[in-house]
Amino acid sequence: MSLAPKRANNRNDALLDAAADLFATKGFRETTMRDIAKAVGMLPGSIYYHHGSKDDLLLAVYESGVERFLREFSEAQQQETSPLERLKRVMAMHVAAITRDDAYVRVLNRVVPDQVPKHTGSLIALREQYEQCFCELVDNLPLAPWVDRTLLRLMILGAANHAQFWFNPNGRQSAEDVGQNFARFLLESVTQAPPPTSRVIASHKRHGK
Amino acid sequence: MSLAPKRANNRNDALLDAAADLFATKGFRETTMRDIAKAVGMLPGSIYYHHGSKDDLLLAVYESGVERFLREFSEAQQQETSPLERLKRVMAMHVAAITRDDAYVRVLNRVVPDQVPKHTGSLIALREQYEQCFCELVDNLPLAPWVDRTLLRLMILGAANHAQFWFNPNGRQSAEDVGQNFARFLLESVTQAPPPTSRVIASHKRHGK
Amino acid sequence: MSLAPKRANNRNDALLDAAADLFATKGFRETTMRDIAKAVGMLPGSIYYHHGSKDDLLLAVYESGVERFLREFSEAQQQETSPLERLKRVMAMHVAAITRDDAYVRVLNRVVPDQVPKHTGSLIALREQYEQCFCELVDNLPLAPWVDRTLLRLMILGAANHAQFWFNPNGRQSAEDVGQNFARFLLESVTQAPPPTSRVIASHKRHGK
Amino acid sequence: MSLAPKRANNRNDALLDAAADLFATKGFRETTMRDIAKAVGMLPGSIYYHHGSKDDLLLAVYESGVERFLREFSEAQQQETSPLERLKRVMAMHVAAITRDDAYVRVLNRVVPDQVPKHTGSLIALREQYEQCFCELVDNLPLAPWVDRTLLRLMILGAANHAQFWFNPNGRQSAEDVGQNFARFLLESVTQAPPPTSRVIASHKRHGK
DNA sequence: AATGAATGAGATTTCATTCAT
DNA sequence: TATGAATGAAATCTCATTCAT
Repeated sequence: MSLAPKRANNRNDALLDAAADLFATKGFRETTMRDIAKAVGMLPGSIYYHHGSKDDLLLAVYESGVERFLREFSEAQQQETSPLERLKRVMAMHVAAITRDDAYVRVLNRVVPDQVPKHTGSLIALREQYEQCFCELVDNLPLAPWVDRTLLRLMILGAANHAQFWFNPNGRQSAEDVGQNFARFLLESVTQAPPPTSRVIASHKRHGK
Repeated sequence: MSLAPKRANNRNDALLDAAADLFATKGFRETTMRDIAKAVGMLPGSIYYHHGSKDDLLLAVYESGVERFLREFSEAQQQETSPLERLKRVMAMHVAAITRDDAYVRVLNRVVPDQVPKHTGSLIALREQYEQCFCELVDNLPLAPWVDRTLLRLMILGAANHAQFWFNPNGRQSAEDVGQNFARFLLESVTQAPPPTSRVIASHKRHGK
Repeated sequence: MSLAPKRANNRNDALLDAAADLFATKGFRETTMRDIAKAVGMLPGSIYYHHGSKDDLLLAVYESGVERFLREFSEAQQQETSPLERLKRVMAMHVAAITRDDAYVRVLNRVVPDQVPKHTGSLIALREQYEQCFCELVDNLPLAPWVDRTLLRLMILGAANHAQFWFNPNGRQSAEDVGQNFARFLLESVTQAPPPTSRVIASHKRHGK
Repeated sequence: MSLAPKRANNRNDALLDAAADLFATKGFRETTMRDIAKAVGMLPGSIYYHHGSKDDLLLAVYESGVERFLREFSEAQQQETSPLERLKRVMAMHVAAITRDDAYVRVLNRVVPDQVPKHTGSLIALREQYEQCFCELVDNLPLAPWVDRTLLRLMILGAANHAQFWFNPNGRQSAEDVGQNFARFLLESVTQAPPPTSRVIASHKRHGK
């Protein structure tokens, strides 16, 4: 029931895949309709049968990207019950998603909404949907009272998104490792074991693992 | 008598300022030579008296941006002697630099080297110079043995750079506050006051403030 | 039924014709893409659908020119069996080709390879193909032993090519006449049918030297 | 009396030299005012103190080129009294002049008058002056009655001018040799000892050798 | 669904030339 | 005499888009 109709237009899927890949890798302005057409084996004019404009094409990719991210996000979240563990899991997923060869999510962080005049508003709204996930996540964290939760959320996002610029899939750490470490840096403090007892949480942590 | 004659070419300075501003705000590809020319009150062709190409112009801005950043960085670093305090100070400076209306530094994080084919190599080298600063800084930090310093450095960079996308200079916190907080999140752990004594560092901290 | 569909792209032929004509008549640098576009009733940008750059366009014209010349050359050569007669026929053809309103061959002598940086090498190679024809032709000539065949070949080429600058199709002699005469000048000697003893001078010369 | 005033403006001489060299070597349209200025160590604007425009500059070079050629031509001519020897001498001089590193004469054959709209007429007139020399020369030649003197003149010019494209100063023959040979090809006939009677001239030839 | 051929607006760049100093 | 700075017109080229087929 759900498969047949969707698979009718699998040229369109290939088109979106190619566009996502190029937008994520080279950038929006740097990718031409010709590039996309060539990647999928069509002529530039043919793209317009599927999508009204380059901006529309990006919007479609963006929507798909957010949708995928949201799905992964909620999956990740459901795997853990402790808020702290949830953060780790989500950050691991986030870095993984952003550095994966699946390009849809990468586009979200590579293409800035105001590069796409026709849809700036929609794109911002989509991004917000995407960032919104983290609000809840951070709000449920048992944090010290001095912590500004908004700022923490932004720090988490920034750290994870930045991975797109340096992460090497063949490096010594997996994307999951990176995400987990980022979470630990925040939750356990990176400074050298100060007064002994203070490490309780951290040691807990490690046992859990 | 010795300064004035040299400043016959302060149109070039204005040119660089305008270019930096537009590149940082709209992006490299999104900014046309016409835009820059109009902003500085020249004709597009006139720009080429000063810079051989759009790519060259960007390179000049980038170089200037790195130079400025390096200068501010070393100033910030010299203000503190404790490595921990240094980190705070530097992060505060970093967020401030990136969100300031001085556009040169912002360009460093807005324009990706491979958007500028002619100078990709040089730009990457410049970025490395810029990122290198943080190596030393992080290396001198007294960290728990489990901490991967490279990862920490990348997290710091990502968090600070990301501020360019959301920081509001009229918001309730200054850029300095943001930077300081980011540093604290890492150094003190954000989790809820666990075993009481562990907060020693933090209270120390607050006194310092 | 089988020809028509193929000739959907005869705009490209028209394009090449117009380019050849303008390049041959005005010169390469003196001809703008606008000129060509106007001559063929397109917009300048449209040319780029068919040819990637002005240099590419010239290369296409050049290739076609050499091809045409080679075809005519071999036809001319096959019409005669005596090497001497062959030279006459070929020179007649050569002058005719160069002064004809078919511009492709004219381009070969009007556009100097290093005016076209992108294809200098290819153009030189093409010219060589064109000049090579004459090697064989001259090599098969029964010449006096003192004659430097390379020099003779270059003289023939120079004489014929130069016709492009002065030949008037409405003048009293046809291009064929001109070519035939050029050949006779070389083969029969232009000096007055002279009293045998007249050759004294020549031998003098050689003594003098 | 004639030197001092002339040497006042030797910057101008350098300017003309540089322009002649570049025009002859790269071509008129291919040479920019910047190129010329750089070659002579001025800024582009400074050229306009000496010459009103690029076209004017070319005209000056052209005039100088014709003047030089005429001078050499008449010197060459005066060295011989026999018309036939004169032709040899002049052709030797011609090839030498055209392939020499003194660029003024080369410009005459590299730059086509209608590349210089402002002075097309003057340039044609100058060229005619230059070509006129050869009229007289050829008219005084004792030629067989079947020979079209105009055509012969044009052949001579074409052959000599073409040398600019292939002559190699380090090759096995000097420019003088080349010119002499060209003249001999015409005056002595290049064919091998042909059929007895009609070839009287030619057979003589071979005796001479 | 797709293509081939073009369009048209606008981008970067080039370059002869000008002009106050 | 010469220069530094700019101009302005025009050149080449790019690219999203259109449209008849």
